[in-house]
Parts: sequence; structure tokens; C-alpha cells
Amino acid sequence: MAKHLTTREADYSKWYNELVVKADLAQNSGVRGSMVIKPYGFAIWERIQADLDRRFKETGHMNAYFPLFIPKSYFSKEASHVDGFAKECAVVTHYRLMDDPNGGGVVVDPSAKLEEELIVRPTSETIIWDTYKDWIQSYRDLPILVNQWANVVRWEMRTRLFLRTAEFLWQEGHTAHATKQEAIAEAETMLDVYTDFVQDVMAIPVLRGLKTEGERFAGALETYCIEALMQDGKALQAGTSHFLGQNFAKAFEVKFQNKEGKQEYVWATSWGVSTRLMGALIMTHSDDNGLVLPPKLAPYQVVIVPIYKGQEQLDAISEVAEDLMGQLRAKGITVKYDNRDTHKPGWKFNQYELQGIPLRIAIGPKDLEKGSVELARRDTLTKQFVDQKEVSTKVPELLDEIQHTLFQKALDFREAHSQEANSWEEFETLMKGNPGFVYAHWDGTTETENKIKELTKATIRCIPLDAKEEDGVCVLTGKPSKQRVVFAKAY
RNA sequence: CGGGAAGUGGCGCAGGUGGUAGCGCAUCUGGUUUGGGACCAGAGGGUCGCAGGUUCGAGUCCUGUCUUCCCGACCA
Repeated sequence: MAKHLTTREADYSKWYNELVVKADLAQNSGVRGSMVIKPYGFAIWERIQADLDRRFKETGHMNAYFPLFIPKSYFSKEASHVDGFAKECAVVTHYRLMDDPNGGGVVVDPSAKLEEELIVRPTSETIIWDTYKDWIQSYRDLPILVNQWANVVRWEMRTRLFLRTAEFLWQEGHTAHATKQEAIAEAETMLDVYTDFVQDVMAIPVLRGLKTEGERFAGALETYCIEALMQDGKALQAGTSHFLGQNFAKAFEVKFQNKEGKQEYVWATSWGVSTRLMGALIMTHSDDNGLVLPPKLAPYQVVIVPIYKGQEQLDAISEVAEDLMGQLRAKGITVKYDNRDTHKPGWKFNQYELQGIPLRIAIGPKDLEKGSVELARRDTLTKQFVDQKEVSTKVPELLDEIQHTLFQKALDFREAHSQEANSWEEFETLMKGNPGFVYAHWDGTTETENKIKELTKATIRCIPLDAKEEDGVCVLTGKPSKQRVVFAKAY
């Protein structure tokens, strides 16, 4: 009968996998490394999408769609880009199947070999810049501010639901600008958009920073990122925004004529977040009873469960429930009334806790007598009796409070798991576990960064944007350093 | 790609030395229940991943193959 989740303490990674499956978010499919996102999980993703999409449009972007397939030759045009992705590409080589001459089934028709192989996009810079070439002649054609919602494929060796799947859903923004300053400003603006969204809507605090040269996106001059800390003390990259310089413009010969009549290469950015955010959401807020959702992302913010004997009692309860639902919906709150007779109340309580519904209202015979309801909070697992008349004011207040509490709790956790390391001994000792964010001095070289990774498995998550200048010495080499960078073990 | 494990009803598993498949959960029916994952009684459902081979006979032995999961190097 024990349907309980593995606890986080017993096995964090097992807890995560069980939660994703039992809360009906996603499941593994018959396709290696590729998941099925189930309706409940997709409903959460849709809310993420809707909010981000609004923010993209408010910052002047429009959506477009580019092909899934990219000719192989496009890839080799930007050298560091191809280096970064070559080892994880799915390649289409044929376009036809035929009956297997040796028996049942079908085989690839060897005569249907493609002249040029097609790459299933791992990211779309190349096909997009090949297209932008046709769109841009003059400074009057700039800027181009485009986003696309799409699926991409990266042939990862080891996959995990939402965190790393061979195929994943994301959005990728690709912009073109006349000046370097404008492109950098765009990359920074989008980092702000991501920061606001992840903190305000997902209730996940993030560090903002720059990636080191070694961790930078393949083909970028600068990668801005937001980094979140998970409950097990490991870091998760939640979003990136890249200043691409003129690399792609040069690779695809995208020039424009400026006001002085001279030909110039276009400046570029790209930025993206993926279904990986679902993983961040789960690993930031959830507990041993299941998913905990911030109200702003919950497919249903409130669920009403009737407790009754017989049709007559159900009818009386339904009347109250319908009335409350009307009042809540009028305030823009999403409510579900679960009057199914096929499951018992206790079963429903557990199910909705597992699925992270922020507030649960139970109405039973006692409540009919007293004119009350039982209101239960998912985040604190506390219950209170509330007068039916007060529900429509109490619920919005509580939803706000839950949203705020979740963020604050995650922020407190991050602060409690952020520390400085001032010597190699200290650093090494910390990194024997998953200590969270460790602020330490670094000499600025990729060589040292790699050495530290080799020795401790810790990577530089970012060079914080708001870091104060501080003289110090590299934790490994003892060479001088002007500011601390953030180390952690990462997903 | 290197190391390990596993494929048997929807899910989780059991099936010494070969003899024609079983358990728990889930499902369905009837009844009693309903304030934290109900109970009783009955029922349905599997060519044992796939392809060969050995054998009178293969879930079991042999060969090949595919897939999935876990651990490492890579990554949003």
C-alpha cells in the first residue's frame, strides 16, 4: 500500500525521478533519451511559455519558425560552433524505406541516400543566419528581433527527465543589430527578462553572471547566464543569453550598408531557456510529499474536494462549492472542483499534494453546519477552518503569500548554502560534498579552471555581474585575482 | 564511448537441476464505505524483448541482436 515517494534524504535522484512520474509530469518513452510530457506537466510548461512569450513581445520581439533540418555544410561555416555540437548531432542520411528483402519489416533503402546529409537542429543559429542574409541589406532592416518556440535534438549520452533529454522543447531568440553596443544591450535585456521571470513567476532565486571562456556557448563572445541552486546543493543553469559578436555574420556573409554607405557585418545575440526549467522548478520547491508549485505556475491554484455521504449531501456541498468557484474565478483564480465519486477524499488529498496544487478546500457535513470550509496550504501543509464568506478574500491573500514564501524559502536556502573558500584545503574539503555556491578567487585561466574541475568536479558557474572588486589570490595557483567567482557542482 | 544491471499481464516482481506461467498493485463486476491513499466477494488480462539454435519438449540452456536503466567522460 505504501505509495510514498522515496525521501530526498534517502536518494535525491530517485526522489526526483519518482516525483516526475508519480505527479504525472512526464515519463520515459520507447525512444532512447526522449520523454513523453504528460498533460499535467505540459500544462505547467504552457504557463511558462505563455508568461515568457508575453515578456518577449513586450520587449519588441516577434515569433517565427525555422526548419528542423539543417544542411550539414551550414554547420562547418562557424568553426567553434561546429566543435561545440558535432559530437551530439542526429543526422538524416536517407529519405526512403523499403520492404526488407530478408523478411518482415522495413529497411532503409540504400538507393535513397541524400546528396547532402541533414542535421536535426541542436540549435538554430546556422539556419537562421543563412536566412538573415536575405533579410538584411541596409541599417534600415535592423534590428531583427525574432524568437522561435521549437524542439531541438542533442544526442546526449546520459539523459534524465526534463534535466537532460535527447529532444527538448525550448525557445531560442536570435537578434541582429547594427552596432556592438546595441547587441550587448539586447543580450543584457534578455538576461533581465529571464531573471524577472524565473524569480517572480517560478519563485526561484538566481545568480546573474558571465560564463568563463571555457563554459561559453560555442560561437559566442560572451555568455550571460542565470544560475539556480537545487536542494541537493548542486547548481543548475536556468537560462543563457549570448552576445555572438560578428561571428555568425562573418560565417554567413551577413553585411549591411550603414548610414555612411559602408558595408559592415551585423552584430548578433541568441538566448534560450528550455524544458529544463521544469527540473529547476521541481528541485527548488518540492518536498517528500511531492511537487510544490508556485501559484503563478499552477495549472489549478485551488482544488475543492467534497466530503459526503449520499447524493443529497453531495448536492448541498456542490451548491456551496459552485458558489465559491464563481467568486474565485471572478478574481482570476483557477479552480477545480473534484466531485468524482470514483475516488475517496483521502485519495484526492494525497493526489493533489503529489501534484502540488497550492491550496485545497475541503467541504464536508461539518462545514455545512458551521458555514465553514477547511483550507489547506500545500507549501506549509497546514490547515485552517475559514468562514465561507471569507474564502474569496482569504484565497488570493494566501496565494500571494505562498508565492512569496516559496521564493523567500529558496533564497534562504541559497544564502545558507553560499560560502567563501580562501585556501585550497578549504576548497577541496567543501567540494567533497555538494556544498552549494562557493565563492573563491581564480586566476582567470581556462587551464586552472580545468584543473580544478579535474580535481574536485566543481565548475565555475559564473563570474557574478554584481561582484565587488576585492584583491585576493587564486585558490589553486596563488596568482593574483581581482574578484571572486562562483564555483559549484552542476547538473 | 568505457563499466555494470535488466527485459515475463498496465506497473513492480517470482519463476534451483528444461515439462507448457504465478504473486502484489492496478483494472472490471457486485455490495458495504467516503473528514488523510477503504473493505469483502468474484472476474478478466501474458505467443515470457526479438531472431536463430539444442531438445520429444525452452521463460529456463547456447548464439546473435535490439532496447531500457544505473555509474563514468560530454551537455540547456
